[in-house]
Amino acid sequence: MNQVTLKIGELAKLAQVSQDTLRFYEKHGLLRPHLRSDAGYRLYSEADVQRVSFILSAKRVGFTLNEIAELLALEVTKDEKSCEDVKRFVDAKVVTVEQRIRDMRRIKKSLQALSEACCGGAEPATQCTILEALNTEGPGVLPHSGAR
Amino acid sequence: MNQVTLKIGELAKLAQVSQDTLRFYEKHGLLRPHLRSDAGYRLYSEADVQRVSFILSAKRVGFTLNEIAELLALEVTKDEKSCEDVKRFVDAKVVTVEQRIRDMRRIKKSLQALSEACCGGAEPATQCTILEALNTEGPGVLPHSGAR
DNA sequence: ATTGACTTTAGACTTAACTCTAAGGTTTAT
DNA sequence: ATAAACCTTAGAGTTAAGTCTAAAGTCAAT
Repeated sequence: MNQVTLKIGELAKLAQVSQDTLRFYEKHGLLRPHLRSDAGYRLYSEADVQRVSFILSAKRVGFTLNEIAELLALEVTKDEKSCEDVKRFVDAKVVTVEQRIRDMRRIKKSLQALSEACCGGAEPATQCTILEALNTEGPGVLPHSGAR
Repeated sequence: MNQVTLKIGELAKLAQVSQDTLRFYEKHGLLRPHLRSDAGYRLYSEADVQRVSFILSAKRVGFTLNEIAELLALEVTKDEKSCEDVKRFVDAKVVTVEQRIRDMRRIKKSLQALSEACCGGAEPATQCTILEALNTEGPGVLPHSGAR
């Protein structure tokens, strides 16, 4: 179990973000290297790599850095109360994520419909925009509940 | 088949966005009401409602307005060439969407793990942050391929 | 012992996506 | 016929999330 330590340039390369971005995340409390070298260089551990990975996944799917910071800050202590609080917060986020997965599926379907229905056959293609492709699938979804 | 027409305030309310946002989308070519009243009021149709709905779904899952504009601008004409182009572009987007769905699932899993594993049992909760919950699940995912 | 490739900070700048303000025209209800 | 509640434009301001610059310290190789 050797402790991996990466300097900022190495982590940046690994995660495919800029060094500035990593420092920016640090400034905003999302990522803190636990070690500094004698010269003051940031030294990142394996856990830090995980953390960056999580931040980037969450970002890709539309969470803001503030939301991500909240998620990362969550900790269940032995305290009953904190457990309840966390559960409530997290369960709400799960609902959000489920909504977004539905959004994704909807978009994926319409992309596929556009690609297949419009290009596939040589039929008189009347349905040739993404919205027309979409229309033939389920109805549009405007905020009925649980939107942000 | 009566043509629904909504004024900007009505559409804004329905879609739960501001009127400014709708005008902003128009200025950036994402949404154009096909009709104006004599006084110059924007009049939106059912198709416009669909369009807003699509824009908002796509935004929620992390597409930028530019990307969304590109998607909405896609049209397959009878031209073979346009078909090929569209297919290539769209298929790439489908890959992106699939990646994001995986991101979502990963995040959902870690949220659930946090909620259940940490709060559920009265065991000596050692795993009580989202990252620790995540660690017990699959490995982290850093950009190996197809990241943006 | 100095060159080149790293790292540090602070702070200015940029871009996307709104959001607000001002100054005015229109429609509806009384 | 006038007030309240809509709508119009142009343009300024805001927020999030970087991105860049400058001035300087550090490390590895020749």
